[in-house]
Amino acid sequence: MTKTAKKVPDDPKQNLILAALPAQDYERMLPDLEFVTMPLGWTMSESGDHINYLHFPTSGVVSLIYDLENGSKSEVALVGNEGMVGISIFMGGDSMPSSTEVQSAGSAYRLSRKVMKREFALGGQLQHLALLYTQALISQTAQTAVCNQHHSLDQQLCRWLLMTMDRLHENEVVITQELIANLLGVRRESITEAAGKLQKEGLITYSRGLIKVLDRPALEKKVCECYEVVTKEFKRLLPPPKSSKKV
Amino acid sequence: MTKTAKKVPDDPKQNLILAALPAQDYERMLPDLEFVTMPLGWTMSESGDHINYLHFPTSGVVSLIYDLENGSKSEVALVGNEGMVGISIFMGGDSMPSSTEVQSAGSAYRLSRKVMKREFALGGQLQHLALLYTQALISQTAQTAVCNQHHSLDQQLCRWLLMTMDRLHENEVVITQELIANLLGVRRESITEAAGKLQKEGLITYSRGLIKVLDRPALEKKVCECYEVVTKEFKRLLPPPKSSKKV
DNA sequence: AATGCTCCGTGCGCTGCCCCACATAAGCAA
DNA sequence: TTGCTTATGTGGGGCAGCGCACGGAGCATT
Repeated sequence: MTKTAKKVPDDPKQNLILAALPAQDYERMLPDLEFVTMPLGWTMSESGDHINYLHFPTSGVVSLIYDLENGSKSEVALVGNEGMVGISIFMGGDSMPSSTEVQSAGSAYRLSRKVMKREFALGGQLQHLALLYTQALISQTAQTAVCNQHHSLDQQLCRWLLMTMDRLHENEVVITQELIANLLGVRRESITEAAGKLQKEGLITYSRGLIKVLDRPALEKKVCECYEVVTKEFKRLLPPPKSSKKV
Repeated sequence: MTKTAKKVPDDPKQNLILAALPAQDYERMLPDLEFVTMPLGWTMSESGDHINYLHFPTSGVVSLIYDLENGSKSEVALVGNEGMVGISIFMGGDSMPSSTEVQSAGSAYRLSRKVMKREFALGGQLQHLALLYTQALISQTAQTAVCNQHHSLDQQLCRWLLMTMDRLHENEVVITQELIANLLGVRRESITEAAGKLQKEGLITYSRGLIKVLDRPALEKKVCECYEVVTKEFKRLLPPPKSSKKV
């Protein structure tokens, strides 16, 4: 399902939640879906912000981040075209203590709070998919919590790379070691060291903010179980569409 | 102080979610609410188990735990009478990768999956409260993830004690250092050391599996921000009933 | 009062990541 | 070319928590 990069507005159905909707629901929502681009580095929302839109990414990667008073922070989940950003809209809280940052540029379709609440209240497939996705997101967050505590930075980096590549549908990502360090909640030098090992082993190359994965199977061997647990849970809850997937 | 298992059922409204329901909804659900005791150490569900009941605790504390292949594990959230156990029932996944253990004995009312789905589908206040609680649970999990990574074990222990006391509504808890170590994902000796400090400072005493909090305000000074962030988020999303609670 | 079990205390070397300080390198602009 | 900026490499000292080993203290049963 690797698509070439595009500058024209994406098909809404590149978002897997939208793609999984029954035709009737989809058609009804279509006029309310507004296309937006998500530039690199955009802070979509900060801790406590009142959210006005639910975003369905069609491309790119968004990070859910928790900030601490001492300035350190950690990414607790990644969202790509498999999910949505702004779940507090239908969960009812309207805001969350997390912030949301575009970590890899892309685009999305957004739905206003009003419309989303209306659609959610219908109790149809959208509600069902939204809740399933939310459950998967909880699993991702919890697994991240355990991984942060028990697995080496080397393995965490592998996990992050694989999860990011899965959502970008590419084998490279534009990001500096400094930024990865922020997301994983460690020092930049630690990432330098961990990434250096991977490069030495020939699994990746990187230079000035561009990381390429050369040997994905080897990465999958090196990564901790957390990657597979989360991946499987997403597939269980939100099975990918029939369109011949070669995962 | 071990509570003996009750033969006389608690008032269902000791659970704050049930207490917050409109009279009409509550009355309708009442015949379907089944009282159960939750003995210390009961594994209510293990990773991947198909869940058949949603539990509304009226007392006691339940831990949501993620296990790793290497045998280590971490608690990602605590549930007391403010919440519920088994959210995957209404979220739609029917199971989760986490296990659920009774960490402090108590009791609960349970609702079968069938009934809960029926009630949830009505789209009323129960649905609303369930989703708000779930959002709060997400915040608790995510904050735990960050805390695990960035705060000292001393502070994490304070957080755990305070969160547990809040849910027990007491100032003591029956648990060995060994078990706390498991929940926080560290060695038993590390807990011995951290708890020893707190005891030396006169904040707690402990002996053979009974921990008493002597100076709660001092604990609240020592704890990291994570405690307050989560507490505030719970109060924002699910404000406690009128009976004045201390900040 | 002796045994046995659970729970807690302590010491020691080890490692992964931290903090701090600089040293190179790759791109860009003039 | 020079110079500026951003990105990456390296090295030294420090510390929290790990793994291991064992010592000792409370409590129940006999």
